[in-house]
Parts: sequence; C-alpha cells; structure tokens
Amino acid sequence: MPELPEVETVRAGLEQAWVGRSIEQVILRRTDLRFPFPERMAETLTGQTVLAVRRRAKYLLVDLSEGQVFLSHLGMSGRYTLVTPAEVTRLNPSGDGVERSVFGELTGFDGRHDHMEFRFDDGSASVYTDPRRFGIADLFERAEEPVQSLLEHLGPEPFAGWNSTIAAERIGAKRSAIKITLLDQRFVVGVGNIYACEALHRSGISPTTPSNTLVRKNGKPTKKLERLVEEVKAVLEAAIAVGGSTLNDFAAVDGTLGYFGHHFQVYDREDGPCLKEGCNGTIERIVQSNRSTFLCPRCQK
DNA sequence: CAAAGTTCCTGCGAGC
DNA sequence: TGCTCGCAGGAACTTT
Repeated sequence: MPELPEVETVRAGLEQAWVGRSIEQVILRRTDLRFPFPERMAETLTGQTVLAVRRRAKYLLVDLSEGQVFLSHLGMSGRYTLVTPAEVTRLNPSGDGVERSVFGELTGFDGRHDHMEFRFDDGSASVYTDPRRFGIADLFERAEEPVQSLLEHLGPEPFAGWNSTIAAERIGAKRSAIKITLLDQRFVVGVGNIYACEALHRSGISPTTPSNTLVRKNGKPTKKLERLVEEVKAVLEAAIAVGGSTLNDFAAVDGTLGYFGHHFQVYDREDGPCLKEGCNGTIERIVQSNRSTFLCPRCQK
C-alpha cells in the first residue's frame, strides 16, 4: 500500500542497506513486471556501486556509479526484503530463470513472487517481491531523468513548496470530485486512496465536492482548500513519522510492519463511528472512479 | 467481492 | 460540417 509515506520508509531502508555497496549479481526470475524489463538490465546493474537512493512521487530512484538510474515502483503489492549475509549463505540462492527464490520463508508465498534479487559485495541480498506485479523496474541515464516518460508529467512534491496557491492554479476549472483530483499525480504527487480519504476527513470536506468550487472566481484558494492542503501535508507527515502504514500485503523494507493503519480515522471503517470529537456520525463507503471512498457525511460537507 | 496504483481508451463538448 | 484537444469517467492489468 505504498503511498508516499510507505515509499519514503522503503527509501530510507534501502538507503541504509545499499549506499556505498556494489552490486555483485542481479537475478531476474521473469522478464517483466507491469512492463518488460529494459534490455540487459541485470548486466548493466552488475558491478556498479550505489551512490544514493532517492524518491520522486511514489518512485524509488537509485543512482549508480556509471551514471544510470535504476527506477523501482512498488505498484500495489511490491516490497523489498533485506537478507543478511548469514541468511544468504544458509539459503544459497539459485540463478536466473528458476521460478521461485529460496527466500520464501522470509518473503512469503514460497518464493513464487520474488521476481528480482540483488546480491551485494558484503554478502547481503535484497529481494523484490510483488504478487500482483503492478510494480515497475526501469533503467535510464541520469541526464535523461527530466524527460523520463514515467516522471516528466508528475506534479509537485507535497513537501517541496507546495501550497494552496499552487493547488488552486492546478485545479483551475476542473469540475471532477476533489477526491479524484487528490489522486491525480499531476495535481500533487504521493497521495493515494487511503490518505486522500483521511485528508478530506480531517479537512471536513466532502470527497464529492467539485474541485473548482474550492477556488475563488479570482483564482485564489478558498479557506477550505487552504485547510485541505495543510491536512494533506499533516497526514503524510504523521504517517512518515511512524514509518509508513501497512495493510495485509505490505511490509516495511526491514520486515517491520508499520502500525499507522490502526490510526485511520475513516479508511476501511465503513459503518464505524466517526472519531472526530463531538461528531456522532457513521462512516460510509461510496465508490468514485471504481475505487472506494470512506467518509463521514455528518462532518464532511 | 475487494484491494495500496497507473495507463489507456472512449465519449463528449468546446473551439477553430 | 469536420477536426482536434482536453476533460471526465471507466476498464484494464494480477493475485490473494
């Protein structure tokens, strides 16, 4: 369930594990995830040292010593498991083309969904597991990053100067529901289904509100939009602070499960009581663009 | 049946 | 009228 906070948690974990290490071997157990892997991806990665692990939106970007960037997106169900040198020695992984990895006891699913393995010069390994295979792996030259097709149309990062004025400009005359706009990565990046619901609840705004009604005729943001922008940042910040949330098929990069999920105010709480102070409403589930939205009709107008 | 994400397709209205 | 563009809504991918 990787939204921005979860991806940020993974980024921090991979940074710890990978930076300064050189990649000794890459084992690919299939030729694609959501898209085909780039030509010679394993060969290109092999022998390079990891310089940095960055994040843009929900994408992980790994800077390599020969000038390329390895891009990894977790999709819905992707995760990385870090394997210590001792465990690598004990389990003794087999090579490319073998359908399952030997790390199943660490990654689940008997190793059937361990699609990529990275082995490092200190004897450690990292395994990418993704049952639904909505994830992405790609490789490009660092100089090409600004025009990389997956990245070039992304909107602002929430914590890099994004504010209600910018938000109002981006909404313009868009009439679609504000929940849908929050999920649009051209509006702001990193917000997914859970935090969109949570931010709207915290703001007291109905998810079905037409986006353009949050912008004044003169193009300036309304008070409601100002509040929403603040609450988006606040809810993402809170989730980052506890190491990202988790649902049933996401594990933090070090195998530690997050626990912010227990603190959701509306997400997945249909028919539960609204937890807002003084509100006695009941949480409802509606469907927008084929996706569930949770809201309290009493305190979200 | 539903699921954390993203892309692509179709249909429609506006404008040239 | 015919074409293009952008927006809006929906389906699709896959496995548990």
